[in-house]
Amino acid sequence: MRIGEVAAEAGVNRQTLRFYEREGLLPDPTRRENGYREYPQDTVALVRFIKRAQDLGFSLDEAKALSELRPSAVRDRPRVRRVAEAKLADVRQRIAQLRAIEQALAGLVTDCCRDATPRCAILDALADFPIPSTPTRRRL
Amino acid sequence: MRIGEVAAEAGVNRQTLRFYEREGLLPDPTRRENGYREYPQDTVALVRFIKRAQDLGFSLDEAKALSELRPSAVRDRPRVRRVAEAKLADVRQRIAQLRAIEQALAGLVTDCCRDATPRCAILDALADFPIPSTPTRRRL
DNA sequence: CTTGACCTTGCACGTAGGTACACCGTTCAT
DNA sequence: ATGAACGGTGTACCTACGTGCAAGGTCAAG
Repeated sequence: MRIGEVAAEAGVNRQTLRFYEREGLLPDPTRRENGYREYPQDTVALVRFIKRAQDLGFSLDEAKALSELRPSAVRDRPRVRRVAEAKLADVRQRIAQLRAIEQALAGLVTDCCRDATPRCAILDALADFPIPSTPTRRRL
Repeated sequence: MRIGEVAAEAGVNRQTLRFYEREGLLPDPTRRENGYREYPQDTVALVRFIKRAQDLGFSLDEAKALSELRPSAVRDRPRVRRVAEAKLADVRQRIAQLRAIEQALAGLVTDCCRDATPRCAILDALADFPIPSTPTRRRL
């Protein structure tokens, strides 16, 4: 596939694909004789994956780390296991936090017409913030 | 509380608080006679909330919309309901997507030491991307 | 054989979300 | 009464993630 087709099917623009290539998120594609990039079909799925991961709050670097867990990209199985475990813990924590928000929002939707809501369900949903001695924050 | 205390307790720097103030995420605090900002205690919780929301992939604008669902901020109950419903759908979709990733990662962790993984569990986890006729993407 | 839709590279620019710096005033402990 | 630690404003700068634009090459249709 040429770059325009991949871009159209993945819903991004062509510049973005070249940008991802420079950043190492996409493998350097083979070139036709005229210099045009020639992409394998599964590039579309990879690009969509990256976009999804971003929507879920992963940075491009994290999306890259995730995408490198693909079997085709695997070289070092212990490393894959470590990365996967770390990401798994991360993902589970996100799910838990989103669930807290979900509960709060669901509560708001069902009883937003009744008064007497003394505390803030939305703030409460995320109130269990562990105060970091060294403030570590993702995506600094 | 003065700005430094709030910043320390919320784990952000002072500039960030002033930035949030300019952006309308934090209400303009009252001032002491010397011009120093005087924050109410719950500012800390609000700032932590914003940071959490960001970690979960919400933009500052979205975090603001969420934080405005606080009872203390409520003026227009039908609007709150609409916003809460929209966010709720959004949050549920995110949870579903994260669960797909969770499954894929959990699978990787348990059988990463066995070979014969013909397909990519990670890519498969997000393969059900609905191809948008008009490519709409959050946080464009 | 030209026109338009593709493709190439390189570089400049834009937005979100901060972060640092300069320069100044205030407060407080020694 | 002086220096550190804090506060104020304004402006410039930074990173992540693209987006646009110029200047040019390729190719298929008319």
